[in-house]
Amino acid sequence: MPAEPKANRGPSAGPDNRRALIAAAREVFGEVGLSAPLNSVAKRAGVGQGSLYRHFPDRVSLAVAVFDDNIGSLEELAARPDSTLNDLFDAVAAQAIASTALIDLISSNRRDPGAEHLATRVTGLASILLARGQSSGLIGSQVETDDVMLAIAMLAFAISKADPDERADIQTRARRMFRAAFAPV
Amino acid sequence: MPAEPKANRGPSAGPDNRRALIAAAREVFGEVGLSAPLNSVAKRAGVGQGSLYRHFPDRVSLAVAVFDDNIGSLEELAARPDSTLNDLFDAVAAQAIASTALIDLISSNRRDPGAEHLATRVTGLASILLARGQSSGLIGSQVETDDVMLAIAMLAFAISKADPDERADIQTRARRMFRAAFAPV
DNA sequence: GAGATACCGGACACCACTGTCCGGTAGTAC
DNA sequence: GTACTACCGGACAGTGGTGTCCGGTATCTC
Repeated sequence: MPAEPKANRGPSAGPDNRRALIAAAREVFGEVGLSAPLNSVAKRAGVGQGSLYRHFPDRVSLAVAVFDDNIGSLEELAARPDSTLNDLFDAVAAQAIASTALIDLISSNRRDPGAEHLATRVTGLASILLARGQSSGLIGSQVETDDVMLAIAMLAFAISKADPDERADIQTRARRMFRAAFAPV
Repeated sequence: MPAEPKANRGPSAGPDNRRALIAAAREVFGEVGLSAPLNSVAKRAGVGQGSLYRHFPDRVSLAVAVFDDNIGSLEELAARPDSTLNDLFDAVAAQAIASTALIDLISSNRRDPGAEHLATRVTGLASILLARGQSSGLIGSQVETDDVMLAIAMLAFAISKADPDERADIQTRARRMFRAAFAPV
């Protein structure tokens, strides 16, 4: 029995399919990495390849949709008035541990408008939290936003490339190093 | 004219071919990255695919051969009695700028014995130079070899993923940050 | 000079992924 | 109930890269 003709929900399954694809992509990218076959995303979503490419013409646009709300949760964090730069580092580290794919997306598609936009949003957060830290005297005035972004990028790379069981240790060491580097003079 | 039958140097061209392959691979990996088609390496070396796979059964063994003497030059550096940890950072940065491939090799083949060996050699250097810096009072006693290795890895990642015209700036910032982080308390 | 040997080069078969295309089906209008 | 529309799913052809296999050639031996 060669797989009896699947139910076809006809028109107006659009939004459902889109959501299913994003959810499936989040799982698959998390497990396999950003270069996972898009095939397997469609399969996991229970959706045809056609629908996948109809909603997301290429891998990057799918990935951007997936990670849009990752960045969103960072923005929520920064919106809380008592959050600090250290919190941002920890949140980024947590996301890098959960899925390497966001880092890969941003680092290898710096030319893509969608991915670029995600990175820009993070920069905004960094600059807000940096200003907050400096005005409260926790962060040295010599520190610039680019320093913070470099630190975030370095941390994310290191974690995403490491063996899973080394990640906690890396996070600890990196936290210590950046604290020293960003301390007031 | 379908490319007249190439000259065939017969037996005993072995070492020549091997050297040509390594040189070609260094160029190609430098230009295209570690994932360059092995095909193109053979072509650049003016050698058949057969010979390539005869000398190097897989991509990693070729890359290890290429980068073996990159590490060698780091070892020479460390052997000079007046060299410091900062020199090592700069040398690593220079290599990352010259070719992203060494970083990719070490970071995505941590299981491969050949690649692992390269990484181990670097760790040895870091620990020597760290001890030297600490005994001369330039480096804080709280710093461990793993911290240095993390710093090296982070620097290398950041540089290898960045746009070429951002690399100098990254190097500068990273140097400043690590200097602060490793300073004596 | 002839035969044997060892090694070379590149054609080719294989594989995995991408992205398109079209027959089919649920929903909608009348 | 019927005809129409919009969208779905998956088959399939195209593409790019890997690694093997074998006919061919230079060197060596006698």
